[in-house]
Amino acid sequence: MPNPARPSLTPRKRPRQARAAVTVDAIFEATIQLLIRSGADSLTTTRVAERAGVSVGTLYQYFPNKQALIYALNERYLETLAAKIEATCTAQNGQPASTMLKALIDAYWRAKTERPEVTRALYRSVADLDNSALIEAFASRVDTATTAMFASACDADFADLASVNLTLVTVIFGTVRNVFERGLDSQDAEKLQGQLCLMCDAYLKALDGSSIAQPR
Amino acid sequence: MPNPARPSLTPRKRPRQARAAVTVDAIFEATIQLLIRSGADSLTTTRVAERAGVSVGTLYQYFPNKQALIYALNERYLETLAAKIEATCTAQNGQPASTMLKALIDAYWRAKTERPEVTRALYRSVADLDNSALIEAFASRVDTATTAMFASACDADFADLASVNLTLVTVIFGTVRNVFERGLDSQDAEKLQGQLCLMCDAYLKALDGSSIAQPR
Amino acid sequence: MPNPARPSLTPRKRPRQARAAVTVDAIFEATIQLLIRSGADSLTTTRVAERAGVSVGTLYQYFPNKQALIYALNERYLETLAAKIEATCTAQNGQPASTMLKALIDAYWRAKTERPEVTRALYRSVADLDNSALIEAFASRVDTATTAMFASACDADFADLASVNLTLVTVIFGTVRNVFERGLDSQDAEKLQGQLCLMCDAYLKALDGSSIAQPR
Amino acid sequence: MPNPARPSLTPRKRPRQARAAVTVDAIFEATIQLLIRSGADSLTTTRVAERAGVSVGTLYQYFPNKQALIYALNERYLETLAAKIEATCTAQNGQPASTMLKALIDAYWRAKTERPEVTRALYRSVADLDNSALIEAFASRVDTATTAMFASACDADFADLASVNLTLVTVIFGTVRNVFERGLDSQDAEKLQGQLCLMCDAYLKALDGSSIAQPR
DNA sequence: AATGAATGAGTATTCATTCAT
DNA sequence: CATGAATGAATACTCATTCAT
Repeated sequence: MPNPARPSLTPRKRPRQARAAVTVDAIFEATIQLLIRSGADSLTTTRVAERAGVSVGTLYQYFPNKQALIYALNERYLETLAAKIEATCTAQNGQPASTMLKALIDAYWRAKTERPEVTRALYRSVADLDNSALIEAFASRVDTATTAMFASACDADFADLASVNLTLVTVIFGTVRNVFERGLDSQDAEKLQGQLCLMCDAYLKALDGSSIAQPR
Repeated sequence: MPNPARPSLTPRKRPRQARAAVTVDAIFEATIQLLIRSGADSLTTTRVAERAGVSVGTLYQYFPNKQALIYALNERYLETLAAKIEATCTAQNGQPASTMLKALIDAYWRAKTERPEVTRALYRSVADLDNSALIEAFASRVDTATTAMFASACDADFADLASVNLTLVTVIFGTVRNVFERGLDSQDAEKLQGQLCLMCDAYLKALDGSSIAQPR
Repeated sequence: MPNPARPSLTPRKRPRQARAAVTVDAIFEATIQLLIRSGADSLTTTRVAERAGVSVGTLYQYFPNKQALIYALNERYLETLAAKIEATCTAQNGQPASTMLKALIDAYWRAKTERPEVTRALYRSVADLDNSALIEAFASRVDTATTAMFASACDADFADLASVNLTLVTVIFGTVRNVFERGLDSQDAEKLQGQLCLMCDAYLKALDGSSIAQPR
Repeated sequence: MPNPARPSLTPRKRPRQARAAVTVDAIFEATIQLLIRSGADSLTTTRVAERAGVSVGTLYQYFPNKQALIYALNERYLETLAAKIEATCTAQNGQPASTMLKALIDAYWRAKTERPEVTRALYRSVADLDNSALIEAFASRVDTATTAMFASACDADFADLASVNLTLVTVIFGTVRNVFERGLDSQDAEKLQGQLCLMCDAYLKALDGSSIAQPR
C-alpha cells in the first residue's frame, strides 16, 4: 500500500496510439542511456526528454514525476526478466534437478550479462527509490516459477521445498549481483558461474543424504 | 590515478585534536542518521551540519565536498568490516575448513545484521558514488585474509585456492546482500544462513572428490 | 488554525543582524514596487530578488515560499494600519462622538490614500491568498480600539455598542474600498468623505432618538 | 481604446446554435465551480475544459485565451447584476425615498448573498484582471438607474442628486463588499443590513434639513 | 577555527496554446 | 467542428559551496 502522502508513481496515461507507444519507448531508452553514461544523480527530466527527441511536456504527459519514470523503467525491466525466468522454468519441467539448476543459473546470468551496463545502471538507479513493491512482485513471480520447476524434478523430492528454493534463488541472484559490484572480469565471472553450478549441485546432493530431502 | 577533473574525495584535513575527532564523528553519525531516515536524495550538507550540531562551514573544514563525506563514511565502514573479517580469519588459523567457513559466514552475517538500517542505508548511498576504489581495496584485503585462512586449513589442500576463495567470498557476500535487498525477515534469514553453511560445506566436499582439490 | 497540509506561511528566520533587517526591508519594498507595476500575477520571486538587489537564495532564507512573502507583506501593512487607528482612537478619548467619527474616518481615509498605488496593489495581491487570519486579527484589533473609543464618548451612551461599532467600521472601511474599486478621482473622493461623515453622524443622531441609544 | 499589445479579451465567436450555447454555459459553470473550489491560482484551461466535458480545443474555439474567459464570466455576472438593479429601480418609480433605499439595499444585498461562494470567487478572480472597463460600464448603468429612481422620489428633491447618488451607491456597495471580506456570519450580516438602511435614511433626512436638499 | 548569511546555477514541474488528425 | 497530444517558455525552489566576520 503506497503512502498517499508521497507523489504517485503510477503512469499518467497509457499510450493508446501507436506513435504514443513509440514516444514512451524512446523515453525509456533515453533514460537508460543517460543512466549508463552519467548515473542517476545527473539524470534530469529535461535531458531525458531532449535525448528522447520529445519535449519535457510530453514526458510529463506520461509520467507524473521523475520518480515515476525510473519506477516504470525498473518495472519494465523486472517484468522482462521475470518472463525469461518463467520461460526457462517451464521448459525444464520434468528434468533432473541438476539440469534445472544449470539452466536457471545460466538464464539468469545471461539475462544480466547481456547488456551489463544496463544491469549496472539499473542496479544503481534503484537505490533511493522505494521500489520494494516491485522487488516483492518480482520475487513472488520468480518463487512461484522456480518452486513449480523444482517440484517437477524427475530425480528429487524435497522435504522443505520452500526453504530449498529460497536458498537457491537468494544465493544465485546475490552472487550475480556481487559479481557486478566487484566488477569481476568476464574470465573470473565465467569461472565463477561454473563453480556456482557445482556448489548448488553439491548442496542438493547434500540435502539428499540429510533429513531434509529423501531419495526417491 | 584519480581523474583530476572530478573533485577530490580525500578529506581536507585530518582531525588532530581530540575535540576535532569528536566533531568528525558527530558529522559521520549525523550523516548515517539522515541516510537512514530520509535517504541519500534528501541528504544535504546543511542538514548534516545542523544535525551534527556544527555549522556548515565547519563541515567543509573537514570535507572538501559532499561526495567526500559519503566516501569517507563508506571508507570508515568498510575498514571496520575488513578488520572484523581479518580478525576472524586470523583466529581460525589451522582449523578444519568447515569450521572456518562457519566462522566466516557468521562473522560477516553478524557484522551486516548488527545495525541493519545502517547496512541498508550504506548499500544505498554507495550507489551513485564512484567507490570502486573503495570496494577494490576492501575486496583485496578480504581476499588476502581469507586466502591465508583457507590455506592453513588442517584438513584440505586446494588445487586452485584462488578460485575457491573467490567463489566462496562472492557467494557469501552476495547472498547477504540479496537478503537485504529482498527484505527477508529474520526467521527466513536465519534459516538461510544455515543453508548457506551447508551449501558451502557441500561445495568444499565436492571439490575434494574432483580434480580441483586433493585429499591430503 | 492553519491547515497543516498547505505550506507554511510563517517566515523562515527573523533578521537578527542589522544588515539582515535591511535585506528584508529591501525585499518588501521590491515586492510592493513590482506589485504596483505589474500586478500579483507577474510577481516572481526571481524578479523580487533581482529588484531588491539580493539573490533568490537570500529571499528564500527569509521566506519559505512566495505566498509567505506576500502574507508577511500584508501582515506588516495591516499592522501599521492598525497602529494608526489605535493611536487615533486613543487620542479621541472623551471627545464627542461626532468628533471621534470625523477623526476615525479621516485617519483611515488618509492612511489608505497616502500611497494609493500601494493600497490598490495590496487590495489585489490579497485576493488568492488565504489571509482570513490576518484580516481577523486586524479586525479584532480595530474593533477593540474603536469600541473603547466610542464607549468613552462624552455625549452618548450606546445601548448596543457592539452593533453600532460593527456598523460604523464596516461602512467606513467598505466605502473606502469601493472608492478604490471604482477608481473615483480625488475630487469625488473628497466630496464623498464629507458625505460619509455626514451620514455616520446622522446615523448616530438617529440612534439617539430610537430605543437603541439613549440620550444621557 | 484597448492596448493592442495585450491579447484580446473579446470572445472568439458567438455561439449560434443551441448546443453551442450549452457548451459555453457549461464552460462558464465549470469555471465558477473551479474558482470556488480551488481559487484563481489553480484555474487552468485544461481543467475547465475537463470539468465542462469538452476538450481544450473546444474551449479555445470560444475564448481566445484564459483571460478572455474570466473576463467574459465577469461580464456576464455584472450584466445580470445590473439588470436586477435596473429592474428594482424601475419598480420603485415614484415611491418615497426611504422605500427606494430599502428596496435598493435589499436587492443588492440579496443578489450578492444568493450564492455567496460565487460572489466571493468572483470578487477574487477579478483581482489581477484589468477589468476597469467592466466596472466602469457597470457603474455607469447603475448610476443611470439609481439616479433616475431617486429623481422620481415622491417626497424629496435633491439639490445635488449626483453627489447623493454617488454617496449612497458607494456606501452600499462598499459595505456589502466589506461584509464578505470580513466574513461576517449571516446573523451579523442581517443586523448590519438593517443598520445600513437606518443610516442611509438618516443621511437623507439630514440632507433634508441642510442646504443640499430642500423639502418640497 | 568557527560561523552562517549570501550566492546563483540548476532542476522539476506546470500550463496556456497550437495544430495535425 | 471537435479532439487531445505535443510543445517549451516560464517559475518556484533547492542546495553545494564560499567567505566576510
